[in-house]
Amino acid sequence: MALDLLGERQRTHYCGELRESHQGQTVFLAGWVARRRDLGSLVFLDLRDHTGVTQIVCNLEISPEAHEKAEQVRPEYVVGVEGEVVLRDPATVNPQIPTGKVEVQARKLLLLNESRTPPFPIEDEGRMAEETRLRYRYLDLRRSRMQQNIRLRHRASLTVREVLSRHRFVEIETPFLTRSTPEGARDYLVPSRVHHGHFYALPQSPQLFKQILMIGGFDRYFQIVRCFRDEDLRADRQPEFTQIDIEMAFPQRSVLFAIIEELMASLFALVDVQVSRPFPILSYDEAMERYGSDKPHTEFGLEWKRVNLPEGAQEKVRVSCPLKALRVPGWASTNRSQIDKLQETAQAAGADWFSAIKMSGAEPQSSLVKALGEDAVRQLASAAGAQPGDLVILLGLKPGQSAQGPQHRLDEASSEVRLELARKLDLLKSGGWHFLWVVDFPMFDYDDKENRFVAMHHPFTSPREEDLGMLETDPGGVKARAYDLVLNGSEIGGGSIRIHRPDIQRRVFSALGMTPEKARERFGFFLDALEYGTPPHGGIALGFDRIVGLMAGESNIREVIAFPKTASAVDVMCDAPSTVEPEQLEELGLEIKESPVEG
RNA sequence: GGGGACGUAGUUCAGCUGGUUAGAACGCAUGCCUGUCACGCAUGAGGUCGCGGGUUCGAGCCCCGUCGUCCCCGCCA
Repeated sequence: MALDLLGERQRTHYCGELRESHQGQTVFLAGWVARRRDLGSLVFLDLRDHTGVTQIVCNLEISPEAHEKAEQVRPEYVVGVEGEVVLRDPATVNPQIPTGKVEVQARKLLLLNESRTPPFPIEDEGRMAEETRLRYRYLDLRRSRMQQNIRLRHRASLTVREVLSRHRFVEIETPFLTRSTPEGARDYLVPSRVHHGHFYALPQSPQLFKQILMIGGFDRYFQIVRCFRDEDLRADRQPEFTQIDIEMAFPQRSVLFAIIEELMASLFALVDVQVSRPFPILSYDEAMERYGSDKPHTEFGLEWKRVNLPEGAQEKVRVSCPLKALRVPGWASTNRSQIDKLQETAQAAGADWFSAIKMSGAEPQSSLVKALGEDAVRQLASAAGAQPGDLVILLGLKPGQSAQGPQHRLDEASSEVRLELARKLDLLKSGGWHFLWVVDFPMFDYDDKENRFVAMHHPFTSPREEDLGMLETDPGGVKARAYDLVLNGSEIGGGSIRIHRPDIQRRVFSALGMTPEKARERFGFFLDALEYGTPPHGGIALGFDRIVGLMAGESNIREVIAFPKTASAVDVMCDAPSTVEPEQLEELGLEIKESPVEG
């Protein structure tokens, strides 16, 4: 097929722009053919770009050349059209598209490029196998959903730069080829050609660099930066993802929170969401107690309370006190199978003991009545705040399970039960935007497998000043000056006030079971830097993909990433990862260990 | 590493209790058509039922294994 050259022609309008006011103008449009409707000596083309669609008429009587070419055109061919904007006959107006009152009468049709038949329709927004979409991502990107999402992402990054620059933050790039830090996530490694046996690591986050920038006198830093973690994927996790990384010197938590809240308000204004400020602040302990989660969805009530079995009842029921109790308003009429499902959920998530009380009518209904008597059960229910017509759910642990681990299991179960109830009661759809700060995280988590404390956030997080004395005596009780930002039950950011004093940094390393030698080996450069006048500093990292995903109403961050990877970390479009030439391995001093052949 | 769902035409999917030649819609090709806009009409092409093995007279369907995709747990300082 003979193709035409674009030559000197320039697009005068986008395909979604023409209106009645353009009547009579000669225009030049360019784009992709979305559809062709061939009526013989009259051919209609729907010409598409990211702004919309304009109908092109190719009439044999008006331009035989244009009509001839229109006959050859197929979907996704790239064409340019020169012609006149004409009003459509009122009977043929298409009210479904913004350009529906006009059409372009083609004088010249330029065939700029052909296209193979696409494997899936571009116009149809129907569901499509993920793998097919990713394999032909260039076609998927043409679809309006991806056009909107990726362009929203662009506007979001502009907003980030605008808001933070206004607050005198400076965008500074940090290295991608850096040093492996064994704590935390698995690193992606890059072998060095110059130094055989040595590896760079791609950063899990620019944590140490941004702290060093504080030491270096850039008192307010930010970066929209790619981070890499070689861990298993999820709907909200990609092996490479983007953070809005922020750090400031001489920080007051309240100042940082206000800036981040302003940033969030500006971002969500892009999708016409008004964010109410300031965001509520909840301590970690309270979040776990009331919601069983450190990232609670606070849109709906359903809060847990601690209740104790009445005196004398403890011997009759094999459960440790206090219990966790949840009042479900007006749900006394629910059926057995619903309660059984909740019990299943609770026990799968780690609760040892489950019971329910129906407050229907005068007498409470519960399997506990037999063991405890009506009065005791009524007492329990009223401790949980139950009113007539309510259901009360009780969760507990086996007797003697008061340690941190089992309590954590109980919290986990209470969170799962709560979320399942919210789904059953259809409480998740109100469309609200509930931001929340969760603060005062524990400094350390006990790792049962490694038999030592590990940093809950990271080892550069400052303990609360009032807890410093407990670093050596009761590490489990030390709270960190760390905070997470939560939106509708999903964690969209986290940060902390950092340690700026070398003596405290040494004590934290030691609490983590790291010898001074080991600390020096891993973080020597950073410990050195800390010795040279480090200002108090702190910051936060926000999950940019997650935020844009929420703004776009997407439940999977792949929908806001142009070229994402599958759940097994494969790029199916370019087929990465791949094997490499033996010469490349040779140059790097690497040898591949063959995987053992299965007998 | 573990659990669940899925894998049939280019795409989305149907395919009963294992039984003749595996179907539909959309898309695609060819022809006709001057007011269509999900154009219409006519004709036609298009299948390694993911892959390998097994059971059976006979497997898209049953069994075992394997690969891939999605979701979840573990993991993600």
